[in-house]
Amino acid sequence: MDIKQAAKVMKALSHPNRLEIYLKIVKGEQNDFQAHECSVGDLIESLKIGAPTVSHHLKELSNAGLIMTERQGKYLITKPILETWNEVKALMP
Amino acid sequence: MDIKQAAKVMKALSHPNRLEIYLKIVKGEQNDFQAHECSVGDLIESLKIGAPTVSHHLKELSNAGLIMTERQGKYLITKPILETWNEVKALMP
DNA sequence: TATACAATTCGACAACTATCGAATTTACTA
DNA sequence: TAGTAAATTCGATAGTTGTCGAATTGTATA
Repeated sequence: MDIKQAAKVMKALSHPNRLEIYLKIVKGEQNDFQAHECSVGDLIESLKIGAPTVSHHLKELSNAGLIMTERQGKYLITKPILETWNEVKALMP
Repeated sequence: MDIKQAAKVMKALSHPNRLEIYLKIVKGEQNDFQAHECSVGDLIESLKIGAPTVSHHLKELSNAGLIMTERQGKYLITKPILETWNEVKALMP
């Protein structure tokens, strides 16, 4: 992981709503979450922002390599890619 | 450290030049650097950006609580505040 | 098949930001 | 006290982005 890429990851986490989404996804995985527990709809509910915005944020997190998304029926499954954050940590003090 | 503040720290580190400046300052401290080794002028030299921009970036890092700056004669002393990054790490996976 | 629900895409807009050149301040020194 | 060098401030500009409403796509089910 070089500086440029690390900065991209930081950027993905540099907005409060997006950081909260990421942490929810990480926590969801720890708790062995079910399919709908971290869907777009649930994030809309808990963050009070619109569906288009949540979609946008998820794509940003995805582009930064922080999460994976997969459609399962009507809903969207989200999973953290913890390795990415670990690589950032390795670069930092 | 709450999510909002952590996002602010991430934002300060979300630009490649600023992340590089921060890492240089951290590394400088580890190497027991002398006064002028991490001055604005040196950062201009190694990053190829203008003095006003470096000044701006240093202020951003300072506002986020990531570094301290102190004028020493003609030059500027910079020091990392490692505790801030540690608190971000504590919030993250 | 038609309806309802979940999510994405599109277009737009206001707010923010990285950068620079010019001017200014601060501090050393000849 | 000039003159020089380091750093900051100011004003401007081009580019980015978070958000929304409207329209669209995808999926399940009555």
